[in-house]
Amino acid sequence: MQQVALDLFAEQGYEKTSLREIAEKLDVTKAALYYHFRTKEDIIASLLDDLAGSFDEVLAWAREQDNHVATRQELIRRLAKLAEGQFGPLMRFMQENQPALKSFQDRNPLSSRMTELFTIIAADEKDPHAQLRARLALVALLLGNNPVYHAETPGAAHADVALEVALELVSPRGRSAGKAT
Amino acid sequence: MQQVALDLFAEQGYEKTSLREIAEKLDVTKAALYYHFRTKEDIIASLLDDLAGSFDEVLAWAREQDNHVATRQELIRRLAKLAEGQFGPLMRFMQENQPALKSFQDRNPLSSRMTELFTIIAADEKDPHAQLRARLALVALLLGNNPVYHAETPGAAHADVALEVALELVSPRGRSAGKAT
Amino acid sequence: MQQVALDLFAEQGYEKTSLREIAEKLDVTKAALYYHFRTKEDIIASLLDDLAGSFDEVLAWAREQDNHVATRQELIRRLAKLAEGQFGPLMRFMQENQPALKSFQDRNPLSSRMTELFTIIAADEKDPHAQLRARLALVALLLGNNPVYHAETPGAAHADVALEVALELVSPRGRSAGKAT
Amino acid sequence: MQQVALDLFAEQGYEKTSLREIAEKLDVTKAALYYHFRTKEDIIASLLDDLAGSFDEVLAWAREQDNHVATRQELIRRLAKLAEGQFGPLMRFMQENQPALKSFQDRNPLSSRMTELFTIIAADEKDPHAQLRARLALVALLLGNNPVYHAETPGAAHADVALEVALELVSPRGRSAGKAT
DNA sequence: CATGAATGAGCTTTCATTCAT
DNA sequence: TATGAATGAAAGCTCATTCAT
Repeated sequence: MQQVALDLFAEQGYEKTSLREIAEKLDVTKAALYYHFRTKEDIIASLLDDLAGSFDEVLAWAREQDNHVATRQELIRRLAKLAEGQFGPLMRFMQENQPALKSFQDRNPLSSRMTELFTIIAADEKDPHAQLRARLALVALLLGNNPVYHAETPGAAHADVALEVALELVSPRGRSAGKAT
Repeated sequence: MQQVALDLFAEQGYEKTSLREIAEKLDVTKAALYYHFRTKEDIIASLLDDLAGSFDEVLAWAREQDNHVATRQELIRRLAKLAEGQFGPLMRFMQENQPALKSFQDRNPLSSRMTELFTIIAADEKDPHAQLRARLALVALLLGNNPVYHAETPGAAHADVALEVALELVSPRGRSAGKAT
Repeated sequence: MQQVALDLFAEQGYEKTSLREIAEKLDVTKAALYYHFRTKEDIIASLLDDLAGSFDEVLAWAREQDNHVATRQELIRRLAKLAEGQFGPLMRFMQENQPALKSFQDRNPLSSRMTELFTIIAADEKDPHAQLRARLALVALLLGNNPVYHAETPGAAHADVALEVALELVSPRGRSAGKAT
Repeated sequence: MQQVALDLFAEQGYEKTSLREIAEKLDVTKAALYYHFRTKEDIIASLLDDLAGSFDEVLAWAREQDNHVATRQELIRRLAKLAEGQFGPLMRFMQENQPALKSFQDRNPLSSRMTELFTIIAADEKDPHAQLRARLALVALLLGNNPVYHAETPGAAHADVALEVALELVSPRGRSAGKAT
């Protein structure tokens, strides 16, 4: 169910996807959905919870390390794995449906984790440049793995490109960013 | 009308903003809106048309130049002006409400212009790294000028930060990006 | 104006034709229509008034005659002229948009005239057969002159066919109906 | 539901009858109607489908017979049964709301059946007189059974009158049409 | 004579949600 | 577990009509 719902949310957007559509694609009735999820928002919530779990793993690892360049680079690599894998669509959905998530506000389990993530990637610096670059690194992973742009440059190793650009953004300028993968 | 509508669209999202709300805020009836705009989508369309006009100016200038680093940097500076100014909210709206714009598809006057813009910024290179960086440069301008993040680091010169990071992204690596403004 | 309105009413129906459409086809504004007609119903009313005038002429003539078969046949011939001519569309409109006319009720200047007409055609008989035939004679004129059915049998002298069938309906059975025209 | 809707459609016309009215008369909400019918047009469509079924029975019988006078007369008798019975209101509705049905166009299951019916009644003749008479025979059944005209001549056996006039129209001229029923 | 701008009422339709079975 | 039937609320939109200019 979550998968089907996410597919539709990602394709058409949260607001434009009705429970009727989801139910029809699943060949069940709307009421059946309500047996599993208390509200429409709950469907997203459950998806976000899964992602939050993966973020927690990454964060737990990161907290154990000293915050070196290498640590941050490895952090980016782990996030890249998520963005390339099953969580890509969900993460892209989050980027493209921000108003829908705004109504979650504090119940969104991702907010705090994202904040912590960016702090680590920004090397705990208060420098707003670093903070902006941290955010952009994540956007790079999302845009770079977005199948929509694949048609334009077919055959390219999109995931690698995305990762390399993201690594640049978190690495000291004027130096090599290290090899991807 | 366009301004009020944009304010609400930007604040709550396109789908969550009803014509009733817009009308109420304007102290007119829904029917009055329909006198000026044939559909809800038309309201956005008229906003996008304005933005398309500004893009055209920038593009017209860019086409006249040889595509040097300096040209691209100046291009970014001009885009930054747009993102800092009256078009910031609209550009952010576009980024955050992509599903709503998807239904526009080919009628969206921005699509082709954005494509051309990215091509120029990517220095006509086929290299996907450059293309991704071009897109990220624009995102940098949008994120950096987003008032939502200003609360976190008050007092900073956000617009300058955004511009500097954007310039880095379009400048040859390993060198300074030049001073902003 | 009346002509354009009638064209649209006849083509799309009264309810499905908006004043906006009429105004657009006339290249004026809706408000301009309201200068000439107090309401939408008034437009029909003015059309019906014209038709009522023609009916009055026919009725005035009929009242002067003795009610013989020949009189009634001539009456039908005069009605046929109306149905073939400029009033055809209006009469067909009346037949096909009865609910729209129902709201006129007593203000419809045609009601009383039609009743009198049918009474004369039915030869003042109380016999319900004759009354039904009288009504059918008029329907024959309308159906027979309806361009919609012309495509099916092109080239036929539709008006003559309609008239002949109508004449049969008002003539004594078992006898010839007399030559048309 | 269909019955209540038809009652209102027949009384006030299709366009002037809102779903709110139908729902109120049924003591349910508008949304309940939409659970059973996908659109307002669908309500009529379902009614027409029922009538089409009855037409099919009549047509199936007619196709098995040789096309004699007696066949056509029996055909008219069977149609009379429909017009006197539950389908009378619907058939009258069709006659009086033709613009509403025009938007159905090809989805109207009655169009083709009516055409075949008229062809049979017209004895397969190309003679436009016969074709017009065939149509008028049906109109006779509708007008003759229309309760609106009953007030004028109370007590009469309207159904019989209608049938007799209809039979005349499909029988060779100059002869008796045979006794009704 | 005619328009631009607006309105109030109403429409068809859709949606998330509920609940007895 | 799931469904069929229904609901309340609201949405986008259209219409006939008005009126100051």
